[in-house]
Amino acid sequence: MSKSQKSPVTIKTIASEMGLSFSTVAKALNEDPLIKEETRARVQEKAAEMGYFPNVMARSLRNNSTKNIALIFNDIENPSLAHIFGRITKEMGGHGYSTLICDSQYDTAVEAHNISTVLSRKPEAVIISPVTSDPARLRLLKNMADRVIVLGDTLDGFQSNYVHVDYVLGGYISAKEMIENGHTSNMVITEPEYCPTCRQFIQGVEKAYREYGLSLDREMIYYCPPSIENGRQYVMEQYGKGGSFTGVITLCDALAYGVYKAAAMLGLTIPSDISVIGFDDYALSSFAMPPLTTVCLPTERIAERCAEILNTKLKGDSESTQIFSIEPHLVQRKSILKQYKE
Amino acid sequence: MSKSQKSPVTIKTIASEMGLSFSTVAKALNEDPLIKEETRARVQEKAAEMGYFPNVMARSLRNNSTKNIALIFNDIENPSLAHIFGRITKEMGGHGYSTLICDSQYDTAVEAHNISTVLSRKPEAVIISPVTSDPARLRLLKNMADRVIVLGDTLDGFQSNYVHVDYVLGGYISAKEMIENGHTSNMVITEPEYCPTCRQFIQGVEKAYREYGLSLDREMIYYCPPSIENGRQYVMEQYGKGGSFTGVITLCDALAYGVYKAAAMLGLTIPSDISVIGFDDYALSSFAMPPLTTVCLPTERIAERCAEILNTKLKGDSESTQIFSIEPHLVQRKSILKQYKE
DNA sequence: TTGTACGCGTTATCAG
DNA sequence: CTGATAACGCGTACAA
Repeated sequence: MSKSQKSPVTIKTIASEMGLSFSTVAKALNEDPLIKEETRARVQEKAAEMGYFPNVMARSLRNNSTKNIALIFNDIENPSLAHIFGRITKEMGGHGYSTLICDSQYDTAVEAHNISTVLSRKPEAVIISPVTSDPARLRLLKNMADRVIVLGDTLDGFQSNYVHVDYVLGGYISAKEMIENGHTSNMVITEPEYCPTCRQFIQGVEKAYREYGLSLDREMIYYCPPSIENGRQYVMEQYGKGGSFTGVITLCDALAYGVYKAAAMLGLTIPSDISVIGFDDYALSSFAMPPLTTVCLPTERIAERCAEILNTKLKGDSESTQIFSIEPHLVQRKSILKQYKE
Repeated sequence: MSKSQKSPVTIKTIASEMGLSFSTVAKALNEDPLIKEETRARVQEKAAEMGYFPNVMARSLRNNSTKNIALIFNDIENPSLAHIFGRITKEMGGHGYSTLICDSQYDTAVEAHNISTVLSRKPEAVIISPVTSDPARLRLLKNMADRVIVLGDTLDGFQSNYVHVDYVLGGYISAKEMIENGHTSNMVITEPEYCPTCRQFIQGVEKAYREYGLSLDREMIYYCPPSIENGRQYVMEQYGKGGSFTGVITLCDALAYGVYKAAAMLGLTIPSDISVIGFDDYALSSFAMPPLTTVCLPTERIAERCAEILNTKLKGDSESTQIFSIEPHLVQRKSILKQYKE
């Protein structure tokens, strides 16, 4: 759709401007010791003056190394993911890598599109937090599976590097905390149903319920892309229907804040009227009113593991794949009311 | 440092595999009507099967259009910036553009490095929130200034597109709110001094002080990259020195939360012991304890303006530059104590 | 309908 | 020390 590039300054431009052959210029710019000191200096000066920058596309084409790493995240505005990719860009930027970012917006079609876009860019590694649970949808990544890092759940049938987060445990912890505080009738608000992490989470919740001889009412589970607005909406909807619940279990702090918002609009108080538990533990969640009880996703460790895998991969060392597992943990604060047994 | 690319499937690979010439394959893949329907179908099928993806590098080289847009932000974990670039990636992703991200970490050296990296990628547009106030440091971008969007303050001597945010007004609003509530002795915590936005902000604060016949104590101004930790540290430091202040004016909600944290650690209460005003208005700031009074940076409008400029630019329409100005506004909540006049 | 030749900006190899 | 040339993968005139 566009041409632009007013002044594509290339080694050839410089060469003709200086009456040299372009290959001399190339060598001068690459500090080739064969080039006379004085020539080199002159060329470099001229290049700087003309605003020359090597064309990485051409270079990549030539030596088949793009220095690109791609991230495909399902919501880059999520502070936890933002923190992870922030860490990664900083780390990789230092090593001369550029970071390509895509946001799948919890939409499998967008995700598919992102995968294609990214693959056309021939990245040397891809980090993806997949929206889909279907490994077939990642088949396009199979050619480079050993340089892919999957965040979240492990996908059977897709052999790759994983930084696996135990969402079953996460769901279990959440539900258990609610139940132990006396909340046996809870709403659950999670990600879209097709997300791998969602399934795991629900599984964990059900496990906790079973242990206490309770059963999870399917009607009380809501699936949606995590956002404050979605959390607010579902709580108000359920409340409007006269649904009886004392607790809300969420798969994201953003959803938990939606509960806060709904409570404010309904004139209710947290936790005395509604208890809520989040997931992720945003940096700001300890400052909330009341401080949000949540399950902490250890983003620091996730980022470290990613960096670790990237470093071994990009050195070209191994063809094998690595799997790390990470456990979330409970952070007790003040958003759950302790109810006494009846 | 790496080669990789186990199976670089190219049109040639496909061609030889099928006993066709590579240009036939190329045309088939590009839906060229000259190619027999059946051949095209066969080729496309084979390509999909082999996991072929066009090499965008090569294509860019050929037709001089990279479909890249680059963002250079000083802190991508800042939720406000995250929101802006989220909006932009989504918008541009739909139009076939990829987004390259860099984080300058409030460091001018890193920023310079980022600019070089990005320019080597020949992006069709660059959006930058500059760390430096010195237009000379952006000279490398001059060759494509008409396709650069600068966020924040306008820089004299660098003609480009601007989405200018009136930080003078922001600083003025902040200080005025503090003063009008009876706080005449305040700490100020801002970005590093060399940041353009910082200077503007301080200027605004001073303007408000002057209007009320007060003068701003330079010793009470702290410069640092905005983070919760930095905010906490400076407040505790100042408090430890026995500094007398009742309010803290900050240039970022993150810094304000640092004040919250310091207060908690010192056993003080906000706002009765310390009043504080933020800047940015994170989505979560209304949920804080107490809800954070802050100056709202209208990220939605900023993102829209950026998109608007990008759209006209990338259509190749104009060579001219556009300037938009955006005004922040006060959001009164509960983190400032109303003091009665003595 | 299919194949050939050339150029995009680099780097690398080989001659001068 | 410097210059010429091939190749990377793709697109497109032009020839077959």
